[in-house]
Amino acid sequence: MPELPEVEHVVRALQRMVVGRRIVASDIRLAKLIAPSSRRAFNRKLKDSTIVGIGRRGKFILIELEERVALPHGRTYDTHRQVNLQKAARKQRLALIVHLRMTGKFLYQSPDDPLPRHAHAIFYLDNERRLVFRDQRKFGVMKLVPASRIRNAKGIRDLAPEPFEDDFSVDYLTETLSRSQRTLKTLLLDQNKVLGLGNIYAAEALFRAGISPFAIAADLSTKRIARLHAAIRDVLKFAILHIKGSISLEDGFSYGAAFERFWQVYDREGEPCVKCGARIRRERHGGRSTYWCPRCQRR
DNA sequence: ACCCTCACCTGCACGC
DNA sequence: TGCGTGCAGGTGAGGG
Repeated sequence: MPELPEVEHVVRALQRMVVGRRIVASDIRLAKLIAPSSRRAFNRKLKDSTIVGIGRRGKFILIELEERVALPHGRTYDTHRQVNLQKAARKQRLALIVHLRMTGKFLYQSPDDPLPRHAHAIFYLDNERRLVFRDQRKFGVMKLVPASRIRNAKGIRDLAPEPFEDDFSVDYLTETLSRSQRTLKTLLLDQNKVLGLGNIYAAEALFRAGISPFAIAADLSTKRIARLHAAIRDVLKFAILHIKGSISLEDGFSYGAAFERFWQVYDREGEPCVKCGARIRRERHGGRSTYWCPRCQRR
């Protein structure tokens, strides 16, 4: 489902709702969600951990956890001894890395709310509420790693720079494009080259930049690279601003009608271009639908 | 490193 | 009504 702007909104909602909460139990109902780890090990690690922060890297959601400290039991320690033990048993930081893929959603529920269909993971929180991960198509994935190893986790290690950080510069884009003979549409969907776009925003960014999705990356002029760079940031920023503020975890996430109107080419085959009136075209390219205006977007 | 197709799944909209 | 087809916001594997 989501591209970077939608993931950003999910992250913000999670920050508001679950940071500071302790996970009292978890229930993984779909083994492949956390494969190859075992559900038992997964649940054991999560139990009694505290959610200390929520972050994002590209389209990955990072749920930062602090493990409980398991003090040895069955014996009594004097104060002095306990203090030393706690120092030795430093709380482990973990990260639950989540990718929503196409249809993954989080819901924040009251105990009396009915569980939705396709609820594949349930996290019971210390305020009686629960965080539910639902995913109709079962493409979503979760992985638990020590916080120190987030950067090196598979899928995250090779990601391109965050689009709003300084290292996603015109120079970076110039360098990246110059080394590729692929079409722009394909390259923009490659998260290791340009981060955050999906099928919708790649089409929208190219439309804004006035460049054909079929242009070869390495052929772009300096001027067009600069336009594309600005368009990528603009389209992501615009989407983050215009995704409805009313989106809540209770509802899950969906594109509202008001939001869809902002798509200028995506899903508009045959409609007149908002800039020039030409008919928007659609073609399958690299296995996905590509939408563009044949007049505004030249190769 | 690239390209392509297929795979992973379920549900919805469409045409007959 | 049903049944078949194609399509969906993402990515990874496997073959060339």
